Amino acid sequence: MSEDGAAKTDNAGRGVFEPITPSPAYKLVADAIERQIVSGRVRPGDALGTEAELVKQFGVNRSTVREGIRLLEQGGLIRRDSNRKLYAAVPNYDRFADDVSRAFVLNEITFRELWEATMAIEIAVVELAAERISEEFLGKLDENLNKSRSALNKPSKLALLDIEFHTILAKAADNRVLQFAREPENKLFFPTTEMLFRRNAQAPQRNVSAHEAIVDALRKRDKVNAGIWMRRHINDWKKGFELINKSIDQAIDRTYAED
Amino acid sequence: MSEDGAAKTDNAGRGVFEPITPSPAYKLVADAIERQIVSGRVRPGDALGTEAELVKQFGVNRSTVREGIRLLEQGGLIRRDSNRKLYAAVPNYDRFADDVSRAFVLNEITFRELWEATMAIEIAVVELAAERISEEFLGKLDENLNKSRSALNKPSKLALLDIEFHTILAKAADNRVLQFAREPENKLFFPTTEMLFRRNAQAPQRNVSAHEAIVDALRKRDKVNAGIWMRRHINDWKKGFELINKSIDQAIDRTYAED
DNA sequence: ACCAATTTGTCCGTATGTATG
DNA sequence: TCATACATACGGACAAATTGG
Repeated sequence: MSEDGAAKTDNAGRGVFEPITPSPAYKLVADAIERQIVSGRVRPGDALGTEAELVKQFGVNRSTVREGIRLLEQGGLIRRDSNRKLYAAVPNYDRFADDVSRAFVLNEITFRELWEATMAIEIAVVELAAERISEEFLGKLDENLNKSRSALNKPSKLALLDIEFHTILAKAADNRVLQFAREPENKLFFPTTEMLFRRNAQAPQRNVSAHEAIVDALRKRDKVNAGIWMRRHINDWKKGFELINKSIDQAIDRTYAED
Repeated sequence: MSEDGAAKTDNAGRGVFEPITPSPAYKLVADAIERQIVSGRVRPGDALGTEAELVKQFGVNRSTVREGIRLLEQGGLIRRDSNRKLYAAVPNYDRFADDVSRAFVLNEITFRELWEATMAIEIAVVELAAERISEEFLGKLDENLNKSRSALNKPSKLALLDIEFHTILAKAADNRVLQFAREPENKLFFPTTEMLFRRNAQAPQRNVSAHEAIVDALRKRDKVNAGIWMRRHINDWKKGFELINKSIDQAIDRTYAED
């Protein structure tokens, strides 16, 4: 909360000069390339020239160019196809899902925080899906239900199918912002859901039954009941959690951060 | 959609060997450091040794170490204090907000997608806030209201205060997952909100009135009315948008990606 | 299928500016 | 003040992989 750095040359206070903040050359290189891509002057898919060419254009050493490239590489603005040439790229938003999830864990987010967000997001997703789901996605949900019914006694597989179910739903809702917002659920709920299936004999059947009721409501375009069942479904998760564990206010296990 | 690369040495099909995917040394360096931090063997704040030391430990060249460091630098797992030594760090989740917002814009997310997500998130936020808001945050909201009332004819300032209002609310709700999920609203709605205030004479007053009603409900711990007013408030934004613009299904302006 | 040019990955040595004690 | 340590940046070099005949 406190910002108390840079007290050394800051005393002049008023004046006509902007505070000067020197950036290392490799960062300037990265920023320059980034601007070209974000502004659209370099289109995604365009080859970005070889390192030697960039060296000539920027007038810096190749090592410096390479360090700049590494900065962008991590952010997804640069792609390498076959380990070779560099291409400009538009970062896919869910490339950040892993990083965000990991940051959540390292910042000791609680199950409660994740669960509350899940409740809001999943209900919104299912209500939107009720408005606009296509036959194609209804078919995918049916298929998921079939597989789930055959996996009632396979906790790990069923937990994966649970993730798949909600992922299909989010796609059917046709909203990429919500799709991204729910990514941490996928990454962080899984191990707990699996354990929950393993320890609570009724949990698998309840899970599949809720999914069935949701699909049923979606097929009827019944937004209200879809929402009601989703709420029950998410509530069930919490109840199951409290049944086998101490408190939902504990932080998510740090081991979940290790992929 | 088609995956047809790597047909050269792939013909063996079945076998006991894992497909081998060579990683460059600089990436191995980054991964190694990352694992130490994520696993907790290196604690946040710990100095990470000098480049020379890392060179000795990894047995690679200085340039290689530096490239690896750049990869981590962008992800926030590494911090440099005064331009000097490297420290391990826990990435703050909202350091990714800018990247995600930019990715949304570059992927041509529509206002509808953002708005639908906002509706879900803000209602959840205000309902949680109604349960647990402290006097301190109520005071901050009051202060925000006062400033807003004096800024009714300053569109830019009022738009900033609108962001502040919702940010305070999210903090009062005490849920960091929702707090992060709503970050793109801050980044991406602002220019449009400002324009909306500028072009629609009634919009500023409607905005502040809704905020007042929300604070009033929060003070009474009235979850239902807080939710109702928030819904109206978010709906108002869409109505205002449609009043001055063509369609909410258009992509968010690319220029918003340029900070 | 082979060859030559290009390009990346990696390494070495060195110079410079700056922060620390 | 001065010496040391360290990050930044540069130039040159070579091997391996890729590309394009």
